[in-house]
Amino acid sequence: MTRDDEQPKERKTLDERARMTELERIRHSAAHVLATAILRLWPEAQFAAGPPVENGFYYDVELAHRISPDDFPRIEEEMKKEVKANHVFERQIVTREQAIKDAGSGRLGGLSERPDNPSKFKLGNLEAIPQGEPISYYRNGDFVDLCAGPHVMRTGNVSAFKLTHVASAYYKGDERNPQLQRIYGTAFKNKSEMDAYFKMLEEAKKRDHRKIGAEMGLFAIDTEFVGPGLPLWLPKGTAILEELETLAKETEFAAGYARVKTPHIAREKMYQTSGHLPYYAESMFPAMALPIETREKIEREEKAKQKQAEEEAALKKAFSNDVVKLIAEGYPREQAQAKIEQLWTNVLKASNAAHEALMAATEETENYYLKAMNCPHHHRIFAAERRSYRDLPLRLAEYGACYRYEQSGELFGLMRVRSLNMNDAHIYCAPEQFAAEFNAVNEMYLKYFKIFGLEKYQMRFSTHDPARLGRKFVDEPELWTRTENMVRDVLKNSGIHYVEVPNEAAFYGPKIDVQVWSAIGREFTLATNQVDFAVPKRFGLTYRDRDNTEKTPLCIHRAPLGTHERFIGFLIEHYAGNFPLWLAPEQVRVLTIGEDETLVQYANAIVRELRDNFVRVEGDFSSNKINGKIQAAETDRVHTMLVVGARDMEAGHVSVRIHGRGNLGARPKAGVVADLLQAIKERRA
RNA sequence: GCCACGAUAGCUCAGUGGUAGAGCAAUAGUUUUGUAAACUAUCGGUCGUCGGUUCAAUCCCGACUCGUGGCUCCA
Repeated sequence: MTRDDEQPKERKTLDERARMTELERIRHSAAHVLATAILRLWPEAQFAAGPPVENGFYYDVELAHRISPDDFPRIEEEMKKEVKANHVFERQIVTREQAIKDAGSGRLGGLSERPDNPSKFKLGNLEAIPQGEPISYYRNGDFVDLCAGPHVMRTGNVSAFKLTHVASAYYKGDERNPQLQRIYGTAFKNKSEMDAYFKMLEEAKKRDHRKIGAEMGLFAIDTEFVGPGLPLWLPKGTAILEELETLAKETEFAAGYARVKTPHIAREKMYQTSGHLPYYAESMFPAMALPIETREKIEREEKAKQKQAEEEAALKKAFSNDVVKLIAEGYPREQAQAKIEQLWTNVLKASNAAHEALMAATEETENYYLKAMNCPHHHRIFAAERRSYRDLPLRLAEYGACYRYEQSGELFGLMRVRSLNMNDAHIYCAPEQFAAEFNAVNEMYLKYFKIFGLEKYQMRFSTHDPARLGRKFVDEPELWTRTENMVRDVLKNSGIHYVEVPNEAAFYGPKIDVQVWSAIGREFTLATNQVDFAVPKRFGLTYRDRDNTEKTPLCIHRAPLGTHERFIGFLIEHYAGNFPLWLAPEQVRVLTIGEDETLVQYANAIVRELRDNFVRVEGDFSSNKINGKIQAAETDRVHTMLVVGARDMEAGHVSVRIHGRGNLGARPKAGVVADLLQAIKERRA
């Protein structure tokens, strides 16, 4: 996930700054007010950058005192004073020499001059300003900051603000730079908008997939025995997971995909060839060193054994020759014995050396890796048979389990994990087939979004940066340009809304990430669609074309449902755990009013009928009061509750109650069952 | 990995320098029910782990583990 507004890779141009919205100006101004307040409390503080961000603003500060949320009230108190003073945000243009001088005297990002405490980060920021661009200060009261603006008119315009949290960040986002304290806050036009925001956050918190996942028994993360980032799918979560797989399998079957299945590990050669080891090694689990078991190794061992045998024979021969010689030379018995013992010791030494050499040959190991992606395995499936242009496009699909060694601090519920099941497929096609294939993939995305009622999404088209060819991106400038143009054309022609982001491509080609927004307002990359013009070539993948020559196919990597982990995490928040019938872990629960034997039989028959039709149904025939049973079913988020009492049984009815929608009244049993089956089949929302 | 904060029963949480409590859940009874919680009893914890301070540590200090919010990264 990238948020360009938070960590600008390149400086915003003055033009872009001028387009800042009113809310962004308020937030940016709030950052200056925050800096002013911090300086009142800690005059030695040094500031780096303080931009507006998606939900507020921050300012990076270097300060020996560790600011904690406990400090927020007094900082906010100082901020209020500054707001009340209603200072004008005054813009001033200065020369570079003047700015350097003011940074040196500690004036920038300060309330006054601080000769012993130069504004070192401001000096760094100053260097980033291109020659010829005007250098401006903004002043509010005593606080003067190097800043391109823009701001609101007066500090009094920053009326509704609140500090939210503190984090650490590296200066300019580079881990070689010093760590700063990043103080986050938010600001709004007025108090009521801010209250609405915090209310929304509160609501969002209730939808947190980790909380709902635990409540509903969908998944568990057993850090003690299994490990962090390695979720266990409990039966109810697995039910959702399998519904999604069924959906994918049906959709992909209809779209002409072929399903494959591949192992979870592969030899080092695989990832050397794919290029993942050089580019991606730190995201992979460390290698497993296994003894070499190949034919070459067996041959090598045979040779070593033979050599040892030969050496032993030679030693024996030399030894017996020596002994014969001793006898011939007529050594006295005592001398001969000592001499023979010495010769024998030499033989043993030589023999041991040969044996050790043999052992060393047998102990050679090679590295295997847990797969972090399925592509190389699929490439080898492509290579497993001779391919003709008639076989293309070849679409290989798999729900593949991958393992990525994400940094511990990155792990986050189901959203960032170390074991993941990808809705993966690779489409091998000829260049002239590319547009149609790529477009079909995009269409599939849209189809899925409709099923899940996802309305807010955005396609991010990530391209390469020519300056980083050969390092971040494979060094194939022409192929980059060509494939990027192809993708851009498809996007333009299909009319899909997209944004283009330079320098974010995969190392082997341009990609489209599909960003979706959860109800919590979190943005996630759910799905990805990548073009690969490099790796098929590295694997030597070819097909025989019409002109009877071997050609390398293009490869499209696509994962419309991303991973089970992230997608289900997202769906939990999207539906707040209230899944539609087809996805609900417990689709139906039959509740009896009382535990009369004939009634239980009637209820049990309904359970059996539904179960025979693959409906996930349970029965609650306990002696608890019906209100209590309903309460339990509602808190379990059972989609449909079928209440049966004596009245219903006599009429051949069931009383239908839908989670969140209440009692729908008694209806004929047969009709209700038929409706349920139909709704599940249609994956009705 | 880095910064900050946190960890008490299965869950939600209270609490104290003198080795712990509530509600829900679970279990066993009682109850025989009409659309969001019937009643009673019982069970349940080395207060994250390891070390230090102390006569005494769940509480104070330190390290570690894990989690949470961020940073870098990413599906």
